[in-house]
Amino acid sequence: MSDFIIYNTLSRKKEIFKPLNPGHVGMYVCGPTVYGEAHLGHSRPAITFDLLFRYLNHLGYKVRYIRNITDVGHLVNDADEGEDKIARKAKVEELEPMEIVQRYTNSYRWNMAQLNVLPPSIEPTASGHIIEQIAAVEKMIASGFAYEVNGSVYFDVEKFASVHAYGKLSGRKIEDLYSNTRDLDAQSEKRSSLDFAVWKSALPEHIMRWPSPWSEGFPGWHTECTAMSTKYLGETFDIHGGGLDLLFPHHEAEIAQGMACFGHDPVRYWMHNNLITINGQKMGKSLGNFITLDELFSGSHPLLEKAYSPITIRFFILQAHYRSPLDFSNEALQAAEKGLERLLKAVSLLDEIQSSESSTLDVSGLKEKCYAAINDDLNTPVLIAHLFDGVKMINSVNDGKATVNSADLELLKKLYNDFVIDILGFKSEAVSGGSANEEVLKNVVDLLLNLRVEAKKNKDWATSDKIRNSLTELGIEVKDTKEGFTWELKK
RNA sequence: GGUCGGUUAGCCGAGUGGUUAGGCAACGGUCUGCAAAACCGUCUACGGCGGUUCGAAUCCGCCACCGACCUCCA
Repeated sequence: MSDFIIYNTLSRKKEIFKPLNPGHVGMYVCGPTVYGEAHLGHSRPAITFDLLFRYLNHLGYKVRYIRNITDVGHLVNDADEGEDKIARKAKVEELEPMEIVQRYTNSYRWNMAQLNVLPPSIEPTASGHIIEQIAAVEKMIASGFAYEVNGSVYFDVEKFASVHAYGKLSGRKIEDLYSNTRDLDAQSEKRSSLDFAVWKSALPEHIMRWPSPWSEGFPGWHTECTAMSTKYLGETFDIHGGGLDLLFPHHEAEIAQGMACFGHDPVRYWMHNNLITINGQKMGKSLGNFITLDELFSGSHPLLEKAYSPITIRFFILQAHYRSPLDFSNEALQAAEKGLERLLKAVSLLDEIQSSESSTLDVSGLKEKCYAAINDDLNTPVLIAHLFDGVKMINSVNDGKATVNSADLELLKKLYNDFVIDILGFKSEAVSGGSANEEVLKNVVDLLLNLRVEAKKNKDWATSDKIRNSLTELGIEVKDTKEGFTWELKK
């Protein structure tokens, strides 16, 4: 099989993936700040790196996948009087900050489960790793790259840049950063506008605070990822992922902190997913143009023509390459919905078609193409295109226009199970197990449709059409087949 | 302003220096009492202008437009 190749943002090249420790992979992905409902934008990194996680597992690696929950230390802006996002939300909703954290963590996890995103191996919270973050800050001070002022500790970017390459991930030059940064606040304690806080002293009104050697306060945002990633994955680990918007300053800061703490780069492969746009513009909380996942799944947003199932969203996202921008539109979503349906229908057909003596299909060729596509930096659009070629194969066997022998049929079944179900995750295991109500509904609809079959036998088209049309109005789509009928709930 | 990326048929979205990506829609057909659904088939595009080349949508240059980052953001 071909090598697994991934694009490394650090080198701006596609590189063959080789883990640090053979057979094992450590990966860390920046998770959400839990101060609001997850929106469509959040689903992209989650799904992208879920795909990577699933594929690495499929390849036989033992993967430790860390995705954090940011529940503290994320300032609303970088001014010194910056307020914590969680604390602000808590104030607005008159809740204990940890109630906010718990509420949105729960809803994030639920949304992820709906999208068939597997839970990571470890999901650490920033508030649960204050001790580790303090230790990291101490290391930065000890190595001379951080300094304390009035109980707060800042990373000394200028000093760091004089020894190491600051900006190598984002392609920034320190002099450009200076000329492009707005003027320093007169009363700022920072030595330079480029410095970032690794520990902040809390003002009296701050609720979220912890003791530290410098002050009662809270850690800076960038620090949590350094502390938690290296705690669970070691001082050097394989893959770090996240949204493109985190590249600077967040990930750049992580590299600097890692260098300051350990003297070497913490990450071997940096991976960044592109953003989801809406009307060509980034979908973001600060822009207020986002659609939450709950809204998407229920159709309750003015921009939505209908509800879209979580797996449709997943398919929509994976039909584009993760490094390309993806624009939201009802048209595109509905196209995805239809396409997915066609793919899944073919997958279930696989259990029904019969094998023959000989095969007219090139199944192993198809398999090779599928692996070549995903091995090429997770090229899911090409992978899905190949899977659709296979759909045509499956349908022609079903139509009797092609044949497949039993070995090829088994291969085909394994291929589709591996890719469609296990790797791409297009079939949720959490499909309803059939509640009592659903059982009753099924029986009632079947009863009506059997009556319709009788009416059709008697050429009583009026009754037959009345049953069909009434069911359609109720949201039940009736499909006639040679053998009788099938139906499904269209909601 | 700086840095980076993009501009592909009605829509979404891959990709390679020369051979049809794929999906959706549309159109034609099969099926059907009629439909719907399903299936099959058709639909040859790459921002503009130059250049390199036997040949460029694919490489180079210029221009236009769009976006991201440069402040929190997935």
